[in-house]
Amino acid sequence: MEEENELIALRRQKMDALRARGVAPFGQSFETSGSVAEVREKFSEGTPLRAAGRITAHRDMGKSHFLDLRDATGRIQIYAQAKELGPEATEIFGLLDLGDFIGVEGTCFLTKTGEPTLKVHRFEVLAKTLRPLPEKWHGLTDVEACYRQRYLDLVTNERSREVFANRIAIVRETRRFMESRGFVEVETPMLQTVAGGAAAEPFRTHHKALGIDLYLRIAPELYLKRLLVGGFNKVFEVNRNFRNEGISRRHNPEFTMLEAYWAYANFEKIADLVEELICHLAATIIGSLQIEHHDAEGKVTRTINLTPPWRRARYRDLVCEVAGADWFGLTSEERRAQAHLLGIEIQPQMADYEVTQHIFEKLVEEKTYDPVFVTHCPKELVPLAKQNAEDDSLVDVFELIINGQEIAPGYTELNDPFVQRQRLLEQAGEETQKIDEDFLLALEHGMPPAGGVGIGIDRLTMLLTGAESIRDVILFPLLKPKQG
RNA sequence: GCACCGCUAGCUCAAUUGGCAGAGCAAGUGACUCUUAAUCACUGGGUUUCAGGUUCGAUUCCUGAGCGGUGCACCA
Repeated sequence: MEEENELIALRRQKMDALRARGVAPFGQSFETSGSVAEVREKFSEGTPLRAAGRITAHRDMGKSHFLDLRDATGRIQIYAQAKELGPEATEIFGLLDLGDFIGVEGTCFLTKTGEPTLKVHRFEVLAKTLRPLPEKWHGLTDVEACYRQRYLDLVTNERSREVFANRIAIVRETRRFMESRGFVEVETPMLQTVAGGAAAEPFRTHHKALGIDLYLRIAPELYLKRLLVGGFNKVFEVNRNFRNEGISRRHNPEFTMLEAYWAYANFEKIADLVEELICHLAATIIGSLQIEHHDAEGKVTRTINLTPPWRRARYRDLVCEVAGADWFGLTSEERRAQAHLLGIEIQPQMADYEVTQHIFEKLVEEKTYDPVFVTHCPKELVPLAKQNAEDDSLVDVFELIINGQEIAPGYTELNDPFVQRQRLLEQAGEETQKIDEDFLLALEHGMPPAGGVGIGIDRLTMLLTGAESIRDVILFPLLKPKQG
């Protein structure tokens, strides 16, 4: 990492020159009037204010200089004059570079173009930067560099700052909303002896003192349900799940999930809750229920309409809409032929319900942008939900689809310990060590009927911010380390 | 895991059929007291991701590797 080039060498020399003048290149605390955005809010001509940030532009007019000072909240122009600073400070000023952190004390004034500006009386060097910033106009565009060096992306790209500000707001507003509905936030184990609650491949680790293998959780579900057994009526958790599977535009090995359980409710009440939550987030954070996605040139590529009430449709009806009204009357062979006609590739070993599911994914899910709650799914697809009282081939669940993706599955939760054991056994097959006996024991002590839901916060953020890749909404997505 | 594509200065991008590797920003020097992608003049800056190969000559063609992107596969 000892790369040395002309640019870095020069900055080192400036750092040394600062030291030679008795200026610490990496300074101490600095009292400010607030963040850059707050300084702008407090701006009033003639008022003295103090601001700190990075220098991101320098317009040198000879005896006077205009600089942009920037932090994550915004930008403010500062104005420095040799006459005002005096000869000593002017010399130190000359040792500053783009990217350096400085703190300034100055008086508010408006330039003749009306730009709010701080006229600098005094400044302090807070941190010298040894490496140059990316180009000021295009910013950092190399996607790999944006992910590996997110700080540079954040410093130079307004769009990236906006996406992450929105993500932060989504998580904050989600917590507020859930609490306002009487849900309490809890923390359940990340390290689990049995990785339950989903059918994903877990990450494995080891506890030395106990001498046992542990798993990073793939879902918090079975612990949140234990809390229903313990008498909590409304619980939620917003935290990370870990799945040891492929990485793609829609998958990161660690991702954030809101999971919530509501005693005495069912999937329909949960659907209402989810609809209200997402509309609340869109209205308060994006400012509209019409979510526009744009391409690189800024043209609108898609508008998602979140105006409630959202469509609720049965799985069966949605499949018939795309595959023909008689789909479920067809024989196994006829269905495969029909799928082929529709341009869907079917592997010969697929079961009939998988053929239907494949049709559903390709022709319904991937083409559905406005929200749809898909209800009455076949039980094979969702083994942990309660069966429908009238038709036991169906389960009482919804799959919420927006933006061509599954955003949230919601269930009426299974609380019969016998049926639950049987389902878990079917799912585990030979691998009985995968059965969470402690959870089944809890169920035998009685879990109230309940509704539950999991919402992928990353995908929800993609939907609301128009990001095309999950890596664009995760500050530090997992990448292979660079070698050499 | 498979397929296709990409990798050139700190950053953003050029380089015709294989023929001296260029520009803008950033940097350095100089000019300029209201600029805001400031402007003007001059200057420096390269192991073309890496390792091989073909060739008089490779950023360019071939083989392999690394990392990334997209799609497929995987994924309740």
